[in-house]
Amino acid sequence: MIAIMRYPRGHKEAVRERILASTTKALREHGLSGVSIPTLMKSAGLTHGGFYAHFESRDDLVAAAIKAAGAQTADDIFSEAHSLEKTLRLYLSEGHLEHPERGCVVAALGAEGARQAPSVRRAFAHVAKRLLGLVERKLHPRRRAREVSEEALRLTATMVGAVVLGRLVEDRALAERILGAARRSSPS
Amino acid sequence: MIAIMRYPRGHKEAVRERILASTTKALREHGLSGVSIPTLMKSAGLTHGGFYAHFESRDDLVAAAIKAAGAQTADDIFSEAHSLEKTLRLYLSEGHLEHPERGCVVAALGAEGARQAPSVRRAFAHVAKRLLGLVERKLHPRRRAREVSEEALRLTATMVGAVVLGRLVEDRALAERILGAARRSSPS
Amino acid sequence: MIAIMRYPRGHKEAVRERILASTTKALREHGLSGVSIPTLMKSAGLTHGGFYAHFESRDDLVAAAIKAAGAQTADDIFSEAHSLEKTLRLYLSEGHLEHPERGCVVAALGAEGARQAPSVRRAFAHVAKRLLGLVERKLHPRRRAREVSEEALRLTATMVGAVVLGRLVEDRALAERILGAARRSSPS
Amino acid sequence: MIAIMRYPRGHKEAVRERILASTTKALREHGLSGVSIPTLMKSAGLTHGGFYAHFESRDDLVAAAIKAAGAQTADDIFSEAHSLEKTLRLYLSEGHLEHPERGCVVAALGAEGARQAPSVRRAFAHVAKRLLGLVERKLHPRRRAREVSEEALRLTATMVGAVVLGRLVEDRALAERILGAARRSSPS
DNA sequence: ACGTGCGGGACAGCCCGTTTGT
DNA sequence: ACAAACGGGCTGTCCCGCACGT
Repeated sequence: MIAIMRYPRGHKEAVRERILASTTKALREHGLSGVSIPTLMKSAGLTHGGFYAHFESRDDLVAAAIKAAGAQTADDIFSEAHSLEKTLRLYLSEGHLEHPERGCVVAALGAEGARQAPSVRRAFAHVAKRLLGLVERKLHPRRRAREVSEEALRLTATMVGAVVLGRLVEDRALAERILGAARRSSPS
Repeated sequence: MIAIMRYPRGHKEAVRERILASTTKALREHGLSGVSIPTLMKSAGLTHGGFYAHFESRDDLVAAAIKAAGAQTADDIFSEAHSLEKTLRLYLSEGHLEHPERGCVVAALGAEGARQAPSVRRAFAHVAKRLLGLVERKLHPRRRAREVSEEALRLTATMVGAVVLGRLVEDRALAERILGAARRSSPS
Repeated sequence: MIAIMRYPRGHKEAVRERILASTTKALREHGLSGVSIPTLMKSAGLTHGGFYAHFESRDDLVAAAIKAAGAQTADDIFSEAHSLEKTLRLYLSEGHLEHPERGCVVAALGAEGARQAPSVRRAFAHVAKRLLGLVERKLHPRRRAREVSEEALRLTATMVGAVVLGRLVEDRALAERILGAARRSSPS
Repeated sequence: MIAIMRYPRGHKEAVRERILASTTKALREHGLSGVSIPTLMKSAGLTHGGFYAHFESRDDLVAAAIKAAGAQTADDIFSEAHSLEKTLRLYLSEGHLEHPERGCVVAALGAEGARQAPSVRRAFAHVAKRLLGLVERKLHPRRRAREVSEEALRLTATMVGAVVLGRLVEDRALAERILGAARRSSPS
């Protein structure tokens, strides 16, 4: 039934990555409690029986997936190659609103994150701090301060809040206005 | 239709309110999927069997609880009696961070809201819009515009985002700095 | 698909008995490790979800089923109405050999019983002692000794052993000769 | 065919025997379903991966182990050197009751045997018949009848039944009385 | 020959949402 | 209004059998 491709090399890694990739998307799309191990494994082309060969527990996977999603967002939206304007345009876009599965994990799951097991919480905290740091770098590329500037803190909050609100209002025009307002909030 | 009333008049309504009150708190504290009917009914002093005498379904209750929580927040934090400054101080306070069960439902559940059944989504959208309207009223008490101003949109996004981020970072000092940055973002 | 007959009265008892009845048979037919909760519940017309409303654990069910099977055998084969000869004819018959699911639980599961959890072991010990007592009563209807007579102990051992061996030899003629030898071992 | 022998000649056979030896004991101690390939291999100082180099399947191993256990019992308890009395004393002893792992496989697993796959069933039948033959030889050393005598059939049944019952009753004194009764049942 | 890895399947125990009947 | 009870799902665990690499 399933393509016979047992384990071509010692490539546990490949399978682990496949599960992780499914999870990073599913998590942002369906929420932390909307993903189950059976579902996840199925979408990776496996059954749930083998899961514990790859991860210690559900939380272990979730924590890894949160970090992976954060890294992906860092690359996609906050890439060093992008200007601040471009980053804002990407983050505060309708595409981001409509495709949480490829977007920022803080905006997608933020509120839920604070209620998870410690290991998952730590992953979220890590990603959130990284996000703040990336915004800081865009705002002040030169500065090497130990602390994130107030401007960066505020801008990040606005970005996250705009996406959360935009997804909530069920009103395309209003959502677009919220994004627009946030885009124009940069001090620059 | 007219059955024998074995319980005092208004009893049903009283019970309904008690369930609703439990739910508005539990929901913000434990999340949309962290709340079960058995738990809720128990904390209202009942068994879970009787639930369907009061609500059509779990979603029906959740939708009602979201709206009730929104109304409560409107009264507590966005009361007409409060100045904009006081509202900001209340919303962007450590107390709010640490007590989601008494705080803003959008900040507590925002991301999850967008993934719920239509009836629940609508409740969230309603609350979110109301929140925007309340901020607008604080910013421009006189104005009677049909649309919420860009300033209100942005300020609301910042407020919501600040609370989401603040709860996530697991770092009290940083959280406080995020709140502070948001507090000082008002155009006033 | 399944006959809708949800829970006609408040009769939890009826369902419990149905599960128990399935189990007493399945246990003797497939062994202690050959019965699973899903299988059992299915054969009682239910799904595994409701199981724990009726029994505390698998062992709880198994222990109850052992006792029930013992009681059934006591009634069917060791009935007060039967003479010793009739009891021997019934116990040491080909029918008993071929239908473990309706036969003596000690002969069907004996060896396994000694390896189970304490609660299950106790049930087995109870049934085994009862079996010894019943044989004693058949042998010495008048006697009211506190201890089972040596004759009864030996006869019971022979009966149990004959059925165990008879089921094992895979040779109908030999099995019948074993049963016959045991039948003629009564001291009477 | 002629491969490089990296292991000493006869190594494979030695390992096979080691696995078999572990299994004959574990099987009688924990039952047919209480023994897993990983456990077995571990107790033979190996990991489960190499198992299929030595046996075709679990059932293949189990069948071989049953036969080996039977042969061992034949040597230990039914040795030609022992008198009938000695054999009875050994078989019907507390030591046998308490150490199934070194005792008769029919008494230890009998009931389970009849429910196994054909190859395992055959092994059990073989051992059971051999056991009957050995008892016959003890009873009638001279006789060369084609069939096992009724006395032997009955005595064997009594012996097996006594051990099964003795292990089940959870009452040391009673168990000893059952064994004693069986010991004194010899026609001699 | 042997170890490591890994996939599919099953199970126990648990919890939840909903319905039926009282 | 309430309580029992049922169906379904999930997590963590184990096991068997096989495919690799050594």
